[in-house]
Formats: sequence, structure tokens, C-alpha cells
Amino acid sequence: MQVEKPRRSQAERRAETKAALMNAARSLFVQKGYAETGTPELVKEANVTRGALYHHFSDKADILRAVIHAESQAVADEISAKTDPGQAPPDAFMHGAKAYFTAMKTPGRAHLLLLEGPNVLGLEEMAEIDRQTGQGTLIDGLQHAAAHGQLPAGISIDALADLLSALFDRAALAIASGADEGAYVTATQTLLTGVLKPT
Amino acid sequence: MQVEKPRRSQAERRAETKAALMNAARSLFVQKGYAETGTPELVKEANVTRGALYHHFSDKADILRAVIHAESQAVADEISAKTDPGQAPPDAFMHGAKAYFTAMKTPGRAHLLLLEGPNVLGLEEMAEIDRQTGQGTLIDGLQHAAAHGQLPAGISIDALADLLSALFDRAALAIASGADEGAYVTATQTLLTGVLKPT
DNA sequence: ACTTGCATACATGCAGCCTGTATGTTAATT
DNA sequence: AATTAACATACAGGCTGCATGTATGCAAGT
Repeated sequence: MQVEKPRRSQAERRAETKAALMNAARSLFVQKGYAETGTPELVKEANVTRGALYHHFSDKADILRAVIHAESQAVADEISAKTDPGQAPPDAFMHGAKAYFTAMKTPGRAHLLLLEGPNVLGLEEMAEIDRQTGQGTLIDGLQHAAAHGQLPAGISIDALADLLSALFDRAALAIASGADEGAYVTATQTLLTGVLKPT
Repeated sequence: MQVEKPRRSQAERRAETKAALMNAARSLFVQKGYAETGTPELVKEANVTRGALYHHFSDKADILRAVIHAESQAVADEISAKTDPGQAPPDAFMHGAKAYFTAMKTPGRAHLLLLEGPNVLGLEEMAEIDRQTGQGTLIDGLQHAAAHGQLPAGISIDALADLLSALFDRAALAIASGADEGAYVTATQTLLTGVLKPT
């Protein structure tokens, strides 16, 4: 019995172990939570050693950072794939929200992006990641709506975007946790149409 | 130099050390965060030993639980003191929200109740604490509004309450973090009046 | 083509800290 | 005086981050 050693290039080797670590991390962080997952258990699941882990990532939080980043990117991709860029503001928000809800239904994703992420990395860094991946879609949309006179005068777009963001997140989390999707979509829609008055 | 030993009753002694521990915990958890505060540091600040800590609390999270509970109770008390029970739903929510924002301005309170609490104890337990202290004011208010036909037909009160709760929390956190209070109050009001249509 | 030197990608071992518990001690209550 | 509550002290286990050791791919020179 000889274990085969398929001579891999450094780049391949590197990519494979990094992927193995991130897969194991995603799985365990979702299953048991970040704090309850130790690095010994993590590397065992990934079939590498702790040395490899600390070679690829600066510390334990850095793995979560990488996982979160990938997950956030996936959400942004899913949404932009299902979103029509030239859509009128009244419906555009609701379509975007639904796409967001759908993307967040991917198992474990809501847990990672809405719970573990903010907990470990903090709200500021999560906002920064959102900016890098999602490019501040919400604020753009609101500014567009404001330009068309569909927002009440004198309202702060930043504050409104912040509140709506919290709203969407909570809805996504509830839906992903098995709550009645229809109820949350309806409630979200009601709140949205309440601020966005037609031209 | 003789250190005085003021013969205290067991009840006094117990209350004093417990208070010292909770004060130290509140201070350090706010200053450095829960995870970054070790029990050795905590007991040093409280001038007791780790033995006392584990005599009064089952584990580290149990101290945070006690602090959170007290803080949540304080919020509930402040709000109910400034709230008129027999107020019409259109304004009642906004007055309640403002009272909530004000109560949450107490230094460290937002950090404890909206960040550390959910992180460490989880959303479910936080909801349970809210139920015990705040007695589900929001849902009551919404049901009252619905009974007077001030809510859109077919909307889920539970879902709406959940979303509004997330909204208020985010606003409170932003305000407590130094954001422009007026902007958030206005945005909150706009969203609220959007769902609550007058009779 | 082959070796020589080097950098990359890990593996292993160690030091420090932290949590929870078990056991010991003092002081109040009965 | 006996008992029990309220601590204090000591210990075991685990986990993180780093420091050091090793092997493998790679690139250059000859």
C-alpha cells in the first residue's frame, strides 16, 4: 500500500489546502458556531495541520473573514444576476429585496452573514465588506428614488438606508430560519411602499 | 494600621459582592467587550476572587445575563414612566420610540443590549428577556392599532412587530453611537406613518 | 540535464492564558 | 456547638498564537 503523491504545483497545493480549510470552516461555523469551533477540530476536518492554517490566515478570525467575504460576494452575484438594472424605483426595491431573501436562503448563509459576521468582525468591518461586494446598492437606489421625487422631503437618505438595511436583514434572517416567507414579504412591502410614494 | 471588618449580615455581604461583580462586569464589558474581558481581570476590578464569581454565577455568560436583565428592566421602567397608557396609536408608537431612544442613550446600554447580548445569549434568549421586562409592548400596540383598522388588511402582526423591532434597535444603536438623532427620528417616523394609516 | 541555492508551504512543539470545578477555610446563623 | 452559607485557593484541561524545524517545488547557472 503506497499513498500516491500526485506532484502538485505550489499554486495548486496552496489553493487546495486553502479551499479545504475554508470549506471546513464554513461547515463547522454554521454547525457549531464560530466560538465553539476550535482550530484543532477545524484542521482535523480539513485534513491539514494547524501550521497550515496559520500559514494561510493571520488568526482564527481571519478564516471567518475569508468565508464571509466569499459568501457576501456570492449574494451580490446572485442578486445582480436576477436584477434588471433599468427598473423603476417603486418595484425595483421589492425585486431586489426578494432576490436578497432568496440568496439568503442558502443554508448557513444567513447565520454567517447576519450573526457570526457582525459578532466577530464587528458592524464596521461588515459594512466595509458589503461596500466592497454589494457596492452600496441600497443607497444608490434611494438616491435615484429621491431624484425622482419619490421620497419625502428632508429625509436623510443615509439614515433611511441604514434602517431599511436592518429591516431587510431581519426579514432575511427570519425567512431563512423557517418563518412564513409570505408574511415577511408582505410586511416588508407594506413598509417600503409607505415611504416610496409614486410620482 | 488595621483594616476594619464591619460585621455584615450574610444578606448584606452577598448583595454587596454581587453588586460589585455586576458593576465591574458592566464597566468592563462595555469598555473592552465581553469576549476580551477575562474573569481574572473582572474579579480584580471588583476586589473579590474568582471563587466569589462562580459562587454567585453559574458561568461567565451568566454574569452578562444578569447585567443584561437589569439593563433591560431599567429601559422598560424608563419607558413606562414617560409613556401615557391611554394614547392614540398614531402618536403612541412614535412617543414610545423616542422614549426608547432616550433610554438607550445611557452610556454602554446600547452596546450591551443590542450587541453583546444577542451575541452571547442569542436572539431567542434576548427575546425572552424582552418579554419578561418589556412585556411585548410593541405587539400589544400593533394589535390595538389593528383593532381600530389602522393597519393594512392581511398583514402579519408578528412579522411587522419583528421588523419594527429591528428598525427601532438599529435606530437606537445609531443614535447612541453618535449619529444624527434628528435624521433617525425623522426616518423612523416616516416609516411608521407609512404603515399606520389614520382612521 | 543536473545540481545548487532559495523560497514557499507546511508540520511540530512550546508558552501563556483562560475557564470551570473541586477542595479548603472563615464567618454568620440556629 | 453545630451547621451552613460565602467565599478563597489550587488544579486540570483546552485553546490560541508563535517559534522553530522540515520537505518540496522552483529558478538559475553551468
